[in-house]
Amino acid sequence: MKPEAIKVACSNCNLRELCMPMGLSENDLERLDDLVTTRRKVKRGSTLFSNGDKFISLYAIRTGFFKTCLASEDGRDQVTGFQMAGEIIGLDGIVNDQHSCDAVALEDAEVCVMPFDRIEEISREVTALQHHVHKIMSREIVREHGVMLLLGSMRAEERLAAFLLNLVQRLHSRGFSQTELVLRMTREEIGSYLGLKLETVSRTFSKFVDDGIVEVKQRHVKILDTEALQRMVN
Amino acid sequence: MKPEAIKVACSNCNLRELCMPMGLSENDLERLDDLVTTRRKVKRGSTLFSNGDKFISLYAIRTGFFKTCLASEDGRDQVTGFQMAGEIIGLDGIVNDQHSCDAVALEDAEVCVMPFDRIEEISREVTALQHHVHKIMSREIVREHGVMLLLGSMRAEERLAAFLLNLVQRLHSRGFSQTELVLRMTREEIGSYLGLKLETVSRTFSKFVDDGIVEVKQRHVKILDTEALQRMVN
DNA sequence: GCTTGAATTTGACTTAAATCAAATTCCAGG
DNA sequence: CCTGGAATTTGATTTAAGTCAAATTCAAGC
Repeated sequence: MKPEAIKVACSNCNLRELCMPMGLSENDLERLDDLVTTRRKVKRGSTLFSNGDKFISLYAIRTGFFKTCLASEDGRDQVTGFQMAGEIIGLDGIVNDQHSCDAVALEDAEVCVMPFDRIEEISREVTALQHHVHKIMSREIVREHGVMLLLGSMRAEERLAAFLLNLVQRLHSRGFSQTELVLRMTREEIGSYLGLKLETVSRTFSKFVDDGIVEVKQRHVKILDTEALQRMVN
Repeated sequence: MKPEAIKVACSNCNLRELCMPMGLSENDLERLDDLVTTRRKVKRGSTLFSNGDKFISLYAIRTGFFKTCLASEDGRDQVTGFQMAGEIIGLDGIVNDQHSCDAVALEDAEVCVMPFDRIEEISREVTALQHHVHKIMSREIVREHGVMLLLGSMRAEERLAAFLLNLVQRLHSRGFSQTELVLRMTREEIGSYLGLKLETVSRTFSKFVDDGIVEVKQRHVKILDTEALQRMVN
């Protein structure tokens, strides 16, 4: 079978245990297969959607890595999240029928385009999908609660520790190492997410290295002492 | 008609323009009337739900004022939001079938209890409700983005200005003054929400008073110069 | 393989907010 | 009406992170 003959379908996607089809029965899965109308490739550095764009679809990340960020008028910039394969992006657009942040690919990426009216339509018939969509949105709300705790009450070291642990945990559940990771974002982007300046992020990395907690070579990070990071966070 | 004879129904609730029934047709509204099974009174200082509680229902606030807060194990505490009449509370519980924060009444309150399985059931039939639920969740996500921007990149004065503007704006859309408000929460709770210590909140209030931007008598705040606050935020 | 601009690190210094402390004001309940 | 504990304000001092600056490393494109 030629590669392009493979049907764009959730039912034979290797991310189905993480992504939209999670928890759906074989039967329901078939109903889902006409949810994804198209795939879209996004080059590193370009945006999947921007603040103000009309909201039409949610996107499931197949490959690649994104950041979402809010740009306030006075040039302030806040990274609101980093998203990887299997995660759903675009939920911010539902309220006002337009996106309220930018989604930028930090490496070449491919997403599944899921028109939202189609999601709502299928949700009405497939209870499991309906519930799953609710869970995805609730999960995002809870994630953001965690970020608020981090930004509101943690010190620089605690923030970076929490950030690293969160990243490896998510990577690990995608089959990657529990201790090694490659950062897809700059120190400045990490800083923006964590409410720190890039110099502070850099210094904090250096401190972790001095303390023997991590090894850092550029964007390659090896965690030597996971427990030390966990103690810091909690 | 005796007061207790008034049917507990969205269709004759004076909050219907803000709350769950928003945007529903007369016809759909009837379907909504068996959504609210009961009302529940919550005394000032007591909790509507706590971290770890089984998630069963969303709650629509009829009267009163709530805070939601996250308590991390080491005693750190983060207020994640303040909620008033017409707002929906409990969305955090959907992902894991249990609540992940505490909802505490800051004044005597009454809420409409809406079993979530019932919401999902009616959503499948009433498209407008389905869409509205999605909007409510998306709105919460977008609100939290704003809080992240605030916590991540604003200075104390900007945070307090944004906080005050947000409160009066929400109060105004409920028919209250655009310039006067009564704070339902302590300086410490404001501080927790804004990522500041209570002394900083107090000092910042004092500075606003010195600058002639607001009048503050205890928890009574009168905004004298809304534009000054807006300039600060943006 | 060079080159050049971007990203990162590190140092010196400043600053906004935290911390510690004390005084004052305010209610809620007797 | 009085009283005691909580909430708030204000002052003095400390500190974590920001700012500014310079050196170094890296990686993408020629």
